[in-house]
Amino acid sequence: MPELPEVETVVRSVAAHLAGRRILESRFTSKFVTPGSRTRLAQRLAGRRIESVKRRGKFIVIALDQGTLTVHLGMTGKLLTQGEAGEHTHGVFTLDDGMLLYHDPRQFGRIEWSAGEPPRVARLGPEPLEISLEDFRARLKRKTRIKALLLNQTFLAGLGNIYADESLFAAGIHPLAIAARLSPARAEKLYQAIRGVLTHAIRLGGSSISDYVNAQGERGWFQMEHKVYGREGEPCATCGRPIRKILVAQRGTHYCPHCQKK
DNA sequence: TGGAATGTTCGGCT
DNA sequence: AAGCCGAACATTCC
Repeated sequence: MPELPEVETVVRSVAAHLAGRRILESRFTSKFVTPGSRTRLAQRLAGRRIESVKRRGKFIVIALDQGTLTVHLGMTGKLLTQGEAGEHTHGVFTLDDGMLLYHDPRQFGRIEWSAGEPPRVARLGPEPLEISLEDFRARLKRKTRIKALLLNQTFLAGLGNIYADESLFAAGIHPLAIAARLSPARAEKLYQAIRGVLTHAIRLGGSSISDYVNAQGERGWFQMEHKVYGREGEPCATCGRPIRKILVAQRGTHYCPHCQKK
């Protein structure tokens, strides 16, 4: 479910509910979602006060009065402030007012506590909506395919398969184009395309392509605006020719062969 | 039945 | 060193 716009939507929908709350008790049931000792994690969280909830890349960063709780939704993770625990619920937090559930069928997500800055967050590249054009251009100087670079979280933090494809389409850039060979003008076009796509997606509450929902269980609507993702064989919105799907960096990659040039 | 799915990490190869 | 590829993680859906 979760790339930058979806995680941003979750954070916005959950922040007010969680800020100032105290964690009375928590329970974890997956050795994948919560690696290490789950009872020790629960002990660490017991009695902690939630100071703030923010997004960094695709991570949900929950600052506590002691340490930081970091949540990554992986592929199918959900954070819910209502509902009941089910077969795929791997985290249950009882708060002094309300509750919080972590639901994740594939268990690719992670819930981790750290004393200081979470190591995985420390490795992230800049935020796509905060980086300057100059820094963006400088970071493009890599001899790799642009699609692969956009998926690399140390390049920019938060783009995933949907928004990489949609941004490249909006910029008219072929996913196999070599990053370092993009002209300054095309680099700026990509920079603006990323900003535009992400901003628009956040405004629509993200993309609900299978079952993504925010913390209140509401769907997003940006999937209605997808121009290429999930549209293999459909006519391009610009030229009418069929959208093609190829494999790049082991990920399905959707693009218009006519509108997107190397 | 096999393959693919919004993600990340790691080992091995060139 | 940099970049690429395949595999691994676990489950559902078509």
